[in-house]
Amino acid sequence: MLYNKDMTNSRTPRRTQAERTRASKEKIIRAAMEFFAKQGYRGATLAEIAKAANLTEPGLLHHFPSKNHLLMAVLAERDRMDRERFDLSGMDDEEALFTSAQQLVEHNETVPGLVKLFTTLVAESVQEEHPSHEFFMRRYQKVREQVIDVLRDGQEKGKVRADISAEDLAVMIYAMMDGLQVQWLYEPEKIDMAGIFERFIQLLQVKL
Amino acid sequence: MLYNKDMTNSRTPRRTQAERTRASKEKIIRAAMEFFAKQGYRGATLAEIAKAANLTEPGLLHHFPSKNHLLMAVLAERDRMDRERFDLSGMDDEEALFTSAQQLVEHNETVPGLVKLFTTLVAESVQEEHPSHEFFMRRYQKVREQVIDVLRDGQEKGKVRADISAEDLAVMIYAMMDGLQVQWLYEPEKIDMAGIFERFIQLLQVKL
DNA sequence: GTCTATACCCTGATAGAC
DNA sequence: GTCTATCAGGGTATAGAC
Repeated sequence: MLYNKDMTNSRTPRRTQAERTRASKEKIIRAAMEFFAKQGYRGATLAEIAKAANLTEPGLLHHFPSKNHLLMAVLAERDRMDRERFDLSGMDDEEALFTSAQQLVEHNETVPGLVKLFTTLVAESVQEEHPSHEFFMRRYQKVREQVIDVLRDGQEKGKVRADISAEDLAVMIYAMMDGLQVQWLYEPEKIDMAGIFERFIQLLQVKL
Repeated sequence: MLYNKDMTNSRTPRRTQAERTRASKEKIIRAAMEFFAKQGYRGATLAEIAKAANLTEPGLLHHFPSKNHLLMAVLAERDRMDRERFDLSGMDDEEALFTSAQQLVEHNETVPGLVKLFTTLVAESVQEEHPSHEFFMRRYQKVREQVIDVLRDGQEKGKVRADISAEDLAVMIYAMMDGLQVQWLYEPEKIDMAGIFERFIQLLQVKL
């Protein structure tokens, strides 16, 4: 009897609860991404996010104590997904860099919701008081840093055009990505985001 | 007596009132631009805009019957200012085009508030339900149209690189402008927006 | 861990006096 | 043309039961 009780009340249920919590959190984050993308951070409401995750609002707030905490979790998740898809740290050479960047843009064309999330939040967060202002500022600094060295190597090897500094090239690459996303989000059928980005990338390389 | 009355109550006051109305409206629009820029359309409140224009909220709503009407007035004003500064319709050749674009970016560096207004509203309006969604979609269509013919002429004259279509070049130019603005808004001291844009524009031209 | 109930604030907008 | 007063609606967050 005592033995049985231990099995059911202590060991097994404890693991199930933990799993359920994790599953709930993931469901909430996915729902939050959707609504932050659709309406921005300010425009999205906890009630609709909770509902999409099959919860009530206080149910959601049990997992994330405030809307702000939820945003941070969403950004962390977005970062994790990005790293999976496009990790530039430890990138070998400029060829791998350009290929990866190109693949990222091609992938983005298949996930308009995530692109909208990023575009909306980045612009909203330009405001210094915005809860994710620091996050995005550091993010730009980080991703630019990651590519500068590779670009400079490429310039020294004569593969990347050297009439523009590696620092400025890094800014340009992300500026073009971001800018294309905006026009593409307005008219996905009309704007060939990946195609145009590819032509841009070719501009940065030295022709053989 | 009758004569005097006419002077004071009818003629003079009537003109003064009209002028006051116009002045009030302009004051409100300027205040609205400021707060839409700072916090986006959704984030800005009528109360704070009214206060900045030395009015109460109902006082503001007398001139613009809803927040939406106010947004439209702001967009119209922004368009008017843009046309003054950078009217590409009737642009002579690609050289004038590139010079004007360059001057626009240089000018933008002196008005971060307006750049923030544009960047914030454009991203917010990506959402199809947003009141200014149509406005910005049409705006991109229009400004791209304006430059395509000039770019094509430039290509035929051998001044503009012809390995990228004029349509795609138009998309690229505005994408680079928009994208640079974002990084510049995060770090105005670090990002040399006008300098980088100039180098980008040179990429599009055929070297002599 | 999730719910119901609710407190409390803010927002856009209206009514009506001056 | 501008105000005070006020409303209805919706927002985040908390209290407390289950």
